[in-house]
Amino acid sequence: MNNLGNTKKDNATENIALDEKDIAILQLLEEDAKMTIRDLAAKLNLSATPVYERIRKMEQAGVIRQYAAIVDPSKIDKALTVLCYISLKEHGKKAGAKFIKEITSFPEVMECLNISGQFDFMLKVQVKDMLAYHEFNVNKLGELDNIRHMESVFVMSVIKATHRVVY
Amino acid sequence: MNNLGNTKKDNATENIALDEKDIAILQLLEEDAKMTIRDLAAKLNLSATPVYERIRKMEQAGVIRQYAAIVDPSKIDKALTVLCYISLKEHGKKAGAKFIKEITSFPEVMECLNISGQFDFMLKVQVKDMLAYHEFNVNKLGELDNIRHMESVFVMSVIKATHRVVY
DNA sequence: ATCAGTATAGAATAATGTTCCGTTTCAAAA
DNA sequence: TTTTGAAACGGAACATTATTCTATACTGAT
Repeated sequence: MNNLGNTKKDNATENIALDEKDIAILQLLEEDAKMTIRDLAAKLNLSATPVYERIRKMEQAGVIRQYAAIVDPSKIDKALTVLCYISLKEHGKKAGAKFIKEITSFPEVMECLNISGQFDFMLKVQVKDMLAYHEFNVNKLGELDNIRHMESVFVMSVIKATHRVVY
Repeated sequence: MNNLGNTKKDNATENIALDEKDIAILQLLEEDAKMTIRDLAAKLNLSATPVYERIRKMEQAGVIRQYAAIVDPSKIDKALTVLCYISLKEHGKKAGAKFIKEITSFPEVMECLNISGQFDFMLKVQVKDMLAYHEFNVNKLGELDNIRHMESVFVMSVIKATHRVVY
């Protein structure tokens, strides 16, 4: 077990208090970021201005981190998702930072989490198929020199996948 | 090991071929869905019309599944992420469907994957803190009657988290 | 009750999305 | 090589939406 990685606070301005209206706006935008301000205003029984300014505040405060187009992996020939668990040989600050830098540079790695338990990291890897994963494993992960142990868990189906964190 | 859950194809129209320009558009929109069509056009050395029509086609084909506002969990007091691994007692179709229906209804569950290995499912749970996770565990997961075994892995830090699948 | 700060509505303006149409490009068929 | 048709494109016109501005209404503290 270790605690590598970024633990510093976010770059945005300090925290802001969110009321029920802000929460409602977030919930709607999490589902559909293209919803117009007028539609939002209608749902909240407000005019456009306050909705607009609430959104702007939440953007500047870093509450809304990003607006993203979510692409269906299977439609772009990336149908296989693998969870790859990794434990390191050396857990020193320098060795950890090196590992993180390398892992982060791989576009196949959608997610890298520093976790508790017998492994140090969980990677979520998105690739075309098993062959592509094998090649990723051999040519990219296999080239890293600090890996003690590795284990792959394959995703057979996605039951639920949401970006909503507000509830 | 089982294979519960939705394996049918998506609701959108049939697949479309994507060329380099489409890929470039997707990459940009994955990072910033609010980028204007004219800005996209400028980056691709195109006019607005073809960019607009390419985006519309990809939306209709289901390549672009959604436009989402991504909210920072820590900013809304949901600072703890837990990976919760679950194996079921009964793997029959009916029992599996019941479990899925219940799990899906919990807002704390961001993600539910049907996986290979010793467990059947991995849940990604997003909550305020350890106390909230304990309560989720006892009051929600604990009420399910089909769980054989359960294991929690805690996320200590997020090294990388992206929604980009196009590369 | 008064004041200061904040939130709001409504209208005006700026920016962006969307459509239209004539032109170009490109590849297949002759 | 020429012809032809379909698809992609550019530029302008139009429609919708975001953004700003100003005046008003609200809220809490003194």
